[in-house]
Amino acid sequence: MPELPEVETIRRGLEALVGRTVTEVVARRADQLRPTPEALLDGLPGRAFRPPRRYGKHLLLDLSGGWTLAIHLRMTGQLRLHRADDPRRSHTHLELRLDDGRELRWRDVRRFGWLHLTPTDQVESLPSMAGLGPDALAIGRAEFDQRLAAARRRLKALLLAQDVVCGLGNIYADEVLWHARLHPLLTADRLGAARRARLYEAIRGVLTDAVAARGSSIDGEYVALDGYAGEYQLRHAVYGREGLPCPRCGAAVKRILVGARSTHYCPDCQRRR
DNA sequence: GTCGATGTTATCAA
DNA sequence: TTTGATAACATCGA
Repeated sequence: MPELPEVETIRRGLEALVGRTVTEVVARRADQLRPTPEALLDGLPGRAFRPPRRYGKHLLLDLSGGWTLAIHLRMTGQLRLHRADDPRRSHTHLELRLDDGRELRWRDVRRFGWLHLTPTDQVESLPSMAGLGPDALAIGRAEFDQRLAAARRRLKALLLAQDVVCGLGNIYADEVLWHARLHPLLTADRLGAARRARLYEAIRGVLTDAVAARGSSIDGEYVALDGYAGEYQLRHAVYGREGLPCPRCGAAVKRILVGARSTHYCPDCQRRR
């Protein structure tokens, strides 16, 4: 569930750690630590946080000495900042003690996420970074058009794949297509200039608004670094709203499967033609 | 107790 | 080239 707006919200929270040093690392489970658990246990203590970066859904925590802790939260990964004596929740797999008495804790119920310590100049070569397209909030109109014209995929699949633009997941792909008034099964290379423009602007608009709202929290899964929920879920037009009225025209929101992913859209506003 | 579904993505087959 | 099936894992609800 953490997509670009949620990861960006966490990144902004992590800016408060700039200058703090890791004093101790406790690994409760080892299977998400890359390249090896020992690399993190040995390599993190003594390093200080520099300004954190984000690329798509990847969080890049640059550290002193030319190292970077790259993190992907996948489905249920969580980063929270705690006082050292706060009770530890279940599924907390890694704790970074800091020199101000606080702790950065990694939780991940389903354990699909990972943390990878790598030299900063090799971040781009990480397996999951190598094939990514430009970040969805950084790509320019001209390059977006180019990439769209070269893609024969259906729009929903295209927005979910991270190789054209990266950062969107199932929630924001559906919301973006609703704002752009485009049917999820439309083929990318068949869009004219007007519809490409609508899609580009919808991506920027939805993601910018969602970042401002500090992301979407559903079933309490995603929370920010401080534990607070986001608020953008209150403004979802179609995601999770099957059968409810479209906020624009009142028609009942439909839910279909596109490549095994649930897809929500308005059958009236988002015409296929 | 069982089945199916859940925000992500890598991999393999068609 | 693109899609679909499958798998990684745990939890929840029907």
